[in-house]
Amino acid sequence: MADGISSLKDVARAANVSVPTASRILRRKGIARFSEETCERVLQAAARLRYRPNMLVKGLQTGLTNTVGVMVPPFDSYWSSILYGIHDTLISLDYVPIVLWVWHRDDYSGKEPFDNLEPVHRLIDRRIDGAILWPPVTPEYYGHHEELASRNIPVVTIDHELPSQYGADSITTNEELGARIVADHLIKLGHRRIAHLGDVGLDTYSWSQGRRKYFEQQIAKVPGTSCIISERDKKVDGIEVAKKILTAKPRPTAVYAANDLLARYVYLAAAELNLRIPEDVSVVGFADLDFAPLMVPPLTTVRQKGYEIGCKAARLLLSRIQGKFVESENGSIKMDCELVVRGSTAPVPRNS
Amino acid sequence: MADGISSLKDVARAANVSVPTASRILRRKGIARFSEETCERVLQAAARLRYRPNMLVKGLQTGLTNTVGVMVPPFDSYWSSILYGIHDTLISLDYVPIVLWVWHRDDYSGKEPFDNLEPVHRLIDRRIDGAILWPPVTPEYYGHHEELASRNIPVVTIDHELPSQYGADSITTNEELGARIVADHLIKLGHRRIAHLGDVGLDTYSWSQGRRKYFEQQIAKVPGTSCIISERDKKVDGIEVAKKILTAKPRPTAVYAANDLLARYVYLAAAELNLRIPEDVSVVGFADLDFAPLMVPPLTTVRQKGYEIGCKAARLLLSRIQGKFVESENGSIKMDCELVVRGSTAPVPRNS
DNA sequence: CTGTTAGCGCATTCAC
DNA sequence: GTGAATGCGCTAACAG
Repeated sequence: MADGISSLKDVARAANVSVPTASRILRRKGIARFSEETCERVLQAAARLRYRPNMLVKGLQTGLTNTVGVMVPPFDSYWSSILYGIHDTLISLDYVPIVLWVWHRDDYSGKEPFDNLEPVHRLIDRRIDGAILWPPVTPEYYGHHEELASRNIPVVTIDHELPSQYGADSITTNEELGARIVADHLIKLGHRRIAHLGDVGLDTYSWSQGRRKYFEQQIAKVPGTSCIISERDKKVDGIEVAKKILTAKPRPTAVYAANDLLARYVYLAAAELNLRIPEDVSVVGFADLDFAPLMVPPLTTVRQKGYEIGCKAARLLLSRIQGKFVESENGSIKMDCELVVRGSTAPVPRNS
Repeated sequence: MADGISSLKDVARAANVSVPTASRILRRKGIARFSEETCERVLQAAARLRYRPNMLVKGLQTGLTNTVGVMVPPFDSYWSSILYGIHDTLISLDYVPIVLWVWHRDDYSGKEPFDNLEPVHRLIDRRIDGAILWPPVTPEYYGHHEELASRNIPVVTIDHELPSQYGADSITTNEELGARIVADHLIKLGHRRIAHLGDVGLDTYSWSQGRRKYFEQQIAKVPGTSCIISERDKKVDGIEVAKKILTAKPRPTAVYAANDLLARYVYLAAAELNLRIPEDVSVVGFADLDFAPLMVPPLTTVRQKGYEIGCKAARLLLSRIQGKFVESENGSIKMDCELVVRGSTAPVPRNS
């Protein structure tokens, strides 16, 4: 009325029935037991008044709002597709997401306090049925998970497995596979001195750790092959680190960057040093972000299945919510990934 | 309790007061009139039980949910920044967005029925306080706006002005300004035969219309200058249209593409035709999407202020919601934009 | 076949 | 200073 949405009461009145009757007919619950004519009256009244159910009330009563909280980092095309996957799956099952972008102002460097529970509270106050989280991995952040877990709100994390005490499901890219296909590719091309450029704070991002660890393992398998590990420092520009790698003596013949953004730093450093890619150094990235094919030369990289990850995350969450698997053991899905070979990798030059 | 969130009743009981008392103290309303000690008890109980207010109830009672619906097209970096702007502004004012991505599976070609009201209903059923919409412009779509307008839900549209009957506010890029700066730039470089490549279905997107119309006007002001208009056809690949432009006799010396994606088609067509950019043709885009600086050569384009647009859209909406300007006239904000000159434009070659 | 009663969690009167 | 009563819009349990 006041706000332009007629209530069930209005419908009932217009159809000359009681409120519960209207309710039951509109939700076709036990509808069989009503007279044709009554049903008609109610249905028509509802249509005429353009009745819409109030999900707030439904939430109040059933404790379920068909709403899911999503906390993600800033966009890159990987996270965009994850969001699409989440969105589509939720929508198809009659849920909606409330997406909160956390810390997109800074470079995740911790300027915003990690223990700020305000975003989770926003979601909890709206009684979300569950949450999909990108968990910054520093322990201080675990307050968020405490908060959700202690309220029995199901959680699925993407790209990080939480300690089991939080009882969250997770979905991550199969980093071991990724490491293997990159290593195989480079080894096959003849590379033996390979550098790995990791992301800022190896302890901060678990995927960064995994990416490096598994890669080292793979490389270690091949005799005569060495793996130089560097990581982008919080304070130092990525390009500086990349330059350090490329000026090492002897220079590595290939650089595997833990993600496409880091690969870009390698490109920039190479340009400054007058090194050609891939003639002088091969470069491999990770993620296959949208700009990867546009780089010059186009970047060889590992494609993560963002959309599918999003879909699975949502499906996982909803089956938790709907109690489809109440088993206490939490699920942990690994998605596969694939190498996209483009122009930034080539056989090792002879004189190296 | 059952779902892990204690209610006000729990707090009241724990603090040995009545529910209304707890309510008032926690919302510090008329708090002055309570004894220090009672306040303490309530506050402590709330903290201990980790009480969180139930916004569903608040919504039920006040009619306001502090939730805003957002319907946007698929991501590109322009829309990403718009979303950021919306998000940040909403958050800072204690609202949250429910973002629905419409039609991102296809190329807006109308495969999904335009009259599908299901997404709006999802939002309405959750009693959003207002909505920010990217309005596909075909008239069939106006059902969405009917639906919202007739329920007195404030609406702000981005990049399109709705017929005034819908009473929506809008915020768009100042297309006239954009056209002027592009025209000025090209004219100054000596270009006289300039092609404009518009987006599919000139009638479908109002910004596309504006972009073309204003550009023609600007060009018309300079004697001896001609403007060739093309548009990407729904059925034809963009690259084909671009090729047609570049093989026209006499060939235009510059192409102004209505957005950066179209500019990419021009690049591809030029490559196929062995034309160099900018030596043989200059190219200008629109939007300054994230890949524009990465193109080879980097694209000269018009930067739209996505983030600011998002912020203003949200602020506009919230002031409507909060009744800050009840005047019936609807607001229409135009954002300015600026030319980013990069490597894809150059003075006209002599022999042209 | 349909209406009455109660209650979800809370805020807003109004009383004591 | 504080508690009891009422109602938001709706559903579920119980009466007829």
